[in-house]
Amino acid sequence: MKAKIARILENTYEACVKEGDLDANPLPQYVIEVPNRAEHGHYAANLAMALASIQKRPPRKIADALLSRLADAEGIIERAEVAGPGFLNFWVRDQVWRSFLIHVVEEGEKFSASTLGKGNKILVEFVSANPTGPLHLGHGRGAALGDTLSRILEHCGYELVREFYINDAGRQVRLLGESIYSRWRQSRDPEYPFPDEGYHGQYISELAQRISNETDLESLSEEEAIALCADRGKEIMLQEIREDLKNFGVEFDVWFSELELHKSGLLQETLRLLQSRGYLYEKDGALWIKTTEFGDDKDRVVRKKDGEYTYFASDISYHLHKKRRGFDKAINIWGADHHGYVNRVKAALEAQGIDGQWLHVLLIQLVKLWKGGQEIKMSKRAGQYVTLRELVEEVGRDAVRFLFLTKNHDSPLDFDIDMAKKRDPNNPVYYVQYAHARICSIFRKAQEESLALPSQPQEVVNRLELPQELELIRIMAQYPDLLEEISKALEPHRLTYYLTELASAFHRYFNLGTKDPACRVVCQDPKLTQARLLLAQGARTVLASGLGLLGVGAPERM
RNA sequence: GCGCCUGUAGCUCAGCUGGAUAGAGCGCCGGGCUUCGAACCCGUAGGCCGCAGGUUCGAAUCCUGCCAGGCGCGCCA
Repeated sequence: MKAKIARILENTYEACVKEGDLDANPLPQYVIEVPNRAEHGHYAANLAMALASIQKRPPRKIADALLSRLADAEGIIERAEVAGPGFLNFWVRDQVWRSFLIHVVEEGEKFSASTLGKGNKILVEFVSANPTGPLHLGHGRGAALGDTLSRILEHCGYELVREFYINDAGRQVRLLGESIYSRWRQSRDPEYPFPDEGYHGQYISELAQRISNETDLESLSEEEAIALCADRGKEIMLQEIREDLKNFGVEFDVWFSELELHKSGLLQETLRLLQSRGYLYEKDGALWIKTTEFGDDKDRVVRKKDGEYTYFASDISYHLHKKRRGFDKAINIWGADHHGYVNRVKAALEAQGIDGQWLHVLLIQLVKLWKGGQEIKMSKRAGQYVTLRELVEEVGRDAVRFLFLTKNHDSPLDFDIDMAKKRDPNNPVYYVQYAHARICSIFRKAQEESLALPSQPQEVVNRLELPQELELIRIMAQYPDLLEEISKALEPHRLTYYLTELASAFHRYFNLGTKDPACRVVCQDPKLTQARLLLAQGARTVLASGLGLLGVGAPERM
């Protein structure tokens, strides 16, 4: 709907220029918004204010000029006015809203599909947890964010790939093997040392148990046994990670192995490329990359004195590979503790002639867990933390996914388990789901009375006249615009707020019927009932679509 | 010390990317079910948008400097 208003404004501007009311200049950046206050119209535009400095005239004068030549070819505007410092406020005709509702019902969930991303390929890399331990809450937040963002981008027409980068090459996998092996040895020799930086946690002992059941570790040398523990441990953990994510509603298109990067020779090739561009040099026996030439604080080591490549070297190569795969944009979702990394990866990309803007890194801040009014402290080193699996088992997938998206990713998130488990208004996920279930209940009631959606909606839709009914349609009309804005700003949390608002408008409308039976959806008048069923169906469509994009269920009963 | 993030109602957070009288949920206080689901609705109270400057028609939003909190500053991954 915003696009329609924009077209009117553009045509109006051209008309004003043509008639000599305004000087010929390119259209400036301006905003069309849904005002907070109803008396400011259905839509408001700040075009006249944006033009003021260019045209060197007061904004209200410009607004008056625009208004006098309003180019509303389709005839959708009921009323327009100049207000405040120079806003153009628009009221759209009721008939237009009613037609929009029919459009929603006829198209179903695809009514909000967009061509914004047509022909654009995006890679979203998220979670990317080391296969050395179970997923924790931070991974869960990243999973919810990455998956919902992916779903929204796909909905807006982008060609999208979800990718999980597996850090299976470095020392940490070796350490996993040593930790498992040590626990196995300790089961018969309690004095056997545990590695200094080893992985703690119950799961290590469980892995030791499982692997020693599969294989006769006694028959292997220590070195062979550790290698086997590392290999199997990694495999099993990866399998668990996949399962956890699947249960969380998240599936990846590509599982990209760091080890493959080494094996395929891609890593060496990347370094040769950098070498030929003159960005590598030797110092103190190590190989360095000149990231300082691209804004990094200091140069970074890519190959250590001992000949091993750094994690950073893999990452440079990995991101170059992403670029080569033809993506127009890469989005990475990282924990905030990796923020120091952003500049150096971008610097390395620029060293290879790639614009750093190509890579978008979303940093997610910490998740704190609260229970019984107390923070549950987590320590990865001590192996004490709540896993994603435990949280999902305790509070349910829907609540976890929804609540992880009620805050901007760069703001820390306090997750209150007691609140999340409540099936009451403290919990916004049930508030939204309840609206959906309520609508389903209305349709069950209608069916009992042999009433259904009209076959000729045009003939009854004019019966929607209550302000609350038209308001509900207007909120539905914001949905496609919102999804496009989310796609541009990469801010999926806005969807949860929108759905809460939509649910609220529906509950408000529904409650009219508790005071006045004439306001019920299923009422005495069959035509009016049909019209209201259209409205309910539209609201249900948007709620189901939005919940679907969040990866949250849209229940018919609760 | 340097870098990134955060600071908005008692609490947890939004604030459409610079717009009009700053919003929501919870909590407090008060009201609403005899037929579509009360897991709901309606109302009251509650604000130096961390502080101080600056930019302009206009700032919670942009810039500078402080203050407070979180995270990060390895030839670890």
